[in-house]
Amino acid sequence: MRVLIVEDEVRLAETVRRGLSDAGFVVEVVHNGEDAVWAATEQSYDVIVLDIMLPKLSGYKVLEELRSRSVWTPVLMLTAKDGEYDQTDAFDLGADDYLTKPFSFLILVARLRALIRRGGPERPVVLTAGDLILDPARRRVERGGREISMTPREYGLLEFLMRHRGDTVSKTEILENVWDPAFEGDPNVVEVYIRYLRLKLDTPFSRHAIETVRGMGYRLDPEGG
Amino acid sequence: MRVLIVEDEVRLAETVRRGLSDAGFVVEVVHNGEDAVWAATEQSYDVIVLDIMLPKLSGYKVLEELRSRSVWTPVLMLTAKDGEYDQTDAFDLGADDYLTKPFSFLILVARLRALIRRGGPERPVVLTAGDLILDPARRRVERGGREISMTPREYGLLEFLMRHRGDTVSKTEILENVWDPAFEGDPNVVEVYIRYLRLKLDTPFSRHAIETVRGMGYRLDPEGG
DNA sequence: TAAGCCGCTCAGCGGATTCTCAGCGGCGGC
DNA sequence: GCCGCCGCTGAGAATCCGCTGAGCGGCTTA
Repeated sequence: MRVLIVEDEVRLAETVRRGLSDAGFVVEVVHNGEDAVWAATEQSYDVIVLDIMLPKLSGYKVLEELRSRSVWTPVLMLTAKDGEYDQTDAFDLGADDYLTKPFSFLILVARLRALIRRGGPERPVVLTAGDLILDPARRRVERGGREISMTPREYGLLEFLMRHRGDTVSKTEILENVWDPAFEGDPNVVEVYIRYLRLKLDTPFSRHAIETVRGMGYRLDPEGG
Repeated sequence: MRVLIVEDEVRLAETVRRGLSDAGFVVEVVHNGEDAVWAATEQSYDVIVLDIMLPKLSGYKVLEELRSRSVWTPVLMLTAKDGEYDQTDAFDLGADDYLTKPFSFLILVARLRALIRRGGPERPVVLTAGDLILDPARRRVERGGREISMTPREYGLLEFLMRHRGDTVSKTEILENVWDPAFEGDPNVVEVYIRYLRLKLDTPFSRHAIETVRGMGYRLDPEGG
């Protein structure tokens, strides 16, 4: 159980460090935001205790930076009751739990255990091709920051293409995987749906992500066109 | 001061019930794990006394289930000295305190009082989506500062959506998690209950928190609509 | 016992989605 | 440059899907 403590008050940090050690955690302490980002990125922790008031980089910035770097370790934030940021903020910022100072040490341990038990927010599996982003969990597609709505069939086709981005896939393969293995109808459907995708994904952005490979099938440009 | 006793030995349960009643607690007794989960989820208690050896569902499973359902009522666990689980485990499993059988009744009362005293801050995590707030511990929902009353089913559905806010969840997933894993009926119930939620949460506030993802399911806007 | 709430079912409506079809047009081979 | 294949396109028909209002039965409360 590895814990990273980010706390600038040296005495508090030391108290917590000793307590958590006794509770069986392996503890690392850093005293400012920059070190926190560095440590959390380079090392792997089960949970991070993050003070919100920090020199150099506020806890809130640290969290933002970590998430943007795809570090999904659960974070418990320490907030001051009367501080600039309150509890609501802590959650909005993506903290997984928070405690208001002063806090009971037993509670800290309990919360940390709870966080570790339930694990971090799952690492999002997102498919990308240039600025084209598909998030299977949310079933959302966006390009250039703009969300694009998809019908189920369109979405299925796009997901398939993105999972094979860079490869040329034949209409038959597409029909078998996106439609039905036993699909009987006209392969022209695929052409029709490719067109729908192009109208939504390429035309409005003057791009050309979906290429036609004559006689072969289609190919999604990994760079997004 | 409401206490839930989970204890399968009827005589012991009855003794404890009477004793705690005399000490001024309002006491409810169940005799197996399944009833315990149900009671603790449906009702609100200040503390739960949980025997670890139980028919149907062990105390350890009960605790796990409760925490996973966001019931954060403090739990005092009763362990047998020579049992399969010992004291160390009790804490690791998330119990807030434990007593080894046989125990002194006075000590039980003292510990319960202590647990209830520090009970408040133990409760973590309120789920939010914009100005929509759901407090699992109290089974309360409010929007824009106004409390919104919910039937159990409505509440269950909303909690599920909020735990997955941002994600698209299918009607099947919903049925399995909010209704019953073995639910057989018409998925249309979900549509109906989505409607109820919208009538309570969205319509009166001219918002649009619950989105329909055609062909897929529903999505709760993390921003609240 | 009556009234009310709750969970659930049902059937009809209307919009969204899927798929077919037929004509067009461009690319590539000769 | 011409021909034929292949893919593109626009329109329209059929189907699917979610929404809604009504209603029923069971359980609780007065």
